[in-house]
Amino acid sequence: MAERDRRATNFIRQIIDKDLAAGIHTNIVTRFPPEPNGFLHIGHAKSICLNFGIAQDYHGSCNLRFDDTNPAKENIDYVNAIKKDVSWLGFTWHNEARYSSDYFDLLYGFALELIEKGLAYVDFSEQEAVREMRGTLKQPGTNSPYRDTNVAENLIHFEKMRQGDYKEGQCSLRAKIDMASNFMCMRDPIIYRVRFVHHHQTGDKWCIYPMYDFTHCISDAIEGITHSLCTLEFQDNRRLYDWVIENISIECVPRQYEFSRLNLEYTVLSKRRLIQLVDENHVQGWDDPRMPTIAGLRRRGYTPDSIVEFCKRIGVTKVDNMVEMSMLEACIREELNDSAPRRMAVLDPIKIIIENYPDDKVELLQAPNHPNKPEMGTREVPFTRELFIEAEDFKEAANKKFKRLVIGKEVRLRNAYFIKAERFDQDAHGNVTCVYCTFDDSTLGNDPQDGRKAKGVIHWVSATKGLKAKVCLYDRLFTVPNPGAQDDFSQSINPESLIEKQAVVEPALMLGEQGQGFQFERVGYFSIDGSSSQNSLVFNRTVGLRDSWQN
RNA sequence: UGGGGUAUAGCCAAGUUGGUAAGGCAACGGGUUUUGAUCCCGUCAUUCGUAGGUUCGAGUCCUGCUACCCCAGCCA
Repeated sequence: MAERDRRATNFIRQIIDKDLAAGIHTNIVTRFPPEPNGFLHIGHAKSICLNFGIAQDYHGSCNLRFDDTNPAKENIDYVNAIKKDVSWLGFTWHNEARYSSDYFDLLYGFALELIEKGLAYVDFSEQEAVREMRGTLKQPGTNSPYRDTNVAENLIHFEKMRQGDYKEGQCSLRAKIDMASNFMCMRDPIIYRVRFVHHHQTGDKWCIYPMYDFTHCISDAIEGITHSLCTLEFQDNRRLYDWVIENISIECVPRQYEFSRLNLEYTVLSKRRLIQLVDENHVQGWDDPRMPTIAGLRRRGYTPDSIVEFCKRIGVTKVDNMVEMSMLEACIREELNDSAPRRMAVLDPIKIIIENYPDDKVELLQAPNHPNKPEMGTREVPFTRELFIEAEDFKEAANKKFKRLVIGKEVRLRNAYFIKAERFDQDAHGNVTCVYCTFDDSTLGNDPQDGRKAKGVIHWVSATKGLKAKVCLYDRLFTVPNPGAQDDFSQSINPESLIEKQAVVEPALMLGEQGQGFQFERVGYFSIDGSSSQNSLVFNRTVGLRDSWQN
């Protein structure tokens, strides 16, 4: 526990520690505020672990709040998917899920307050004009001709906006701040726009919708959020966040702190690009096992714990970062190495015939489910005269670094006997079609008395008792470490990100639930796909075994 | 001289009254092994973007410089 706490430390927790010590707060309240316009991804997991993790460790609470101020892009399916993913990761939000739209009435009231204070005005400038008047990064903007409209008139116009008397784009409500500010977001930001769009929560009640900068800070204040954590690109927006809170009548003063978003090598983590991958059918959906989404990782065979562990390991800072895939992979390997039952599966089968083994005999061998954990028990593996082994596990001849089957040499069949390769058949293309072997019946469960050593250990499946299965081998979705930096990232999609194998697996694999993880010995970790059934088994490779063998 | 941020190993990241560079991932040696896995043992920053300064002593303080990221949606 002590070690966990030390690992979890980061600059935000240190700020919280100080706030607590100074008596600024006695109870910590955070929130996770996704926009329901897409599925959650591993980058969101970082934010989820941060916000919910703080709530847990400080005995505070964390709200789930859908930031649903742009109904044109959002929908209820995403709301449901997000709830499912947060829950699956193992987190529980405080009370019911919230929506920014829950506060539309209050928000409207605060907008009125701003107008009454002379701090907001209805601007009828065209969108293009608004942009021109905003100035540039190095030049100040100019005031809108509508900036000095009196309060009474603004009140009338805003009311008409709400009633639907103005068209989309005809006008907007702007905060009156400073057109010369170095912070672009302070140059009279638009806080309400007209949108005749149906909203998944509020239906057709509204035709004006508040903007993020106006909504988020007030929502935080309403909910009593103490520490509002977001990503680095909102650093400038903090000035507006604070301005709004200072200029409306509200008690709570939440503080915003920014941390750097996660970047993962060989994938993309921006909502826009993930939507593109789905819409353009580069993947089969949001839960495609190649996707860095929570749903995709789940289907790939990642567990909640492994994702949470990953988030702990990467930490929270303000440094721009690019995390290696190996970091994520190490987390799931570590867990599955410990928990996954071992099985045997041959992905690229060639037949071997054990000539001195009886034709009709079937031996049910007991094989441990885990080599280092006898408490996990055993399962039966049928052994027969004809077996399949991995094509790459046989060579006619090889040097001694090749710890597999070679003509005239012996290997151990995992959990079974020593066999010796005698001769083989090949087809017209030179592909090995069958290897003829002999076995030593004294080698089950022990090495030969005469001290002979096997070249190595290979896995196998009975040719007559094994089951056919589809095995999906997933690789990185992109061929370059930072595809997001490319103009057209679809050009660098890895054509071999999915390879389907017609494999043969041991019968024990018939029993298993969807999502369950196994280690196929010497091959990798696999989980049962959602589409799998007893009649047609489908496995997804979660991650390969660590492989230090150099060819 | 727009503003806001960030620089510690290949990657992530500790380092907080200045006291002599944690840990993880990766990599590389060696041992164990009926998985080329796991496990075990060992190696991996004389140096903290850079140039100066203060100090007995600087990753931590001061000054200059450099590099990279973010900001000109009626997106979030």
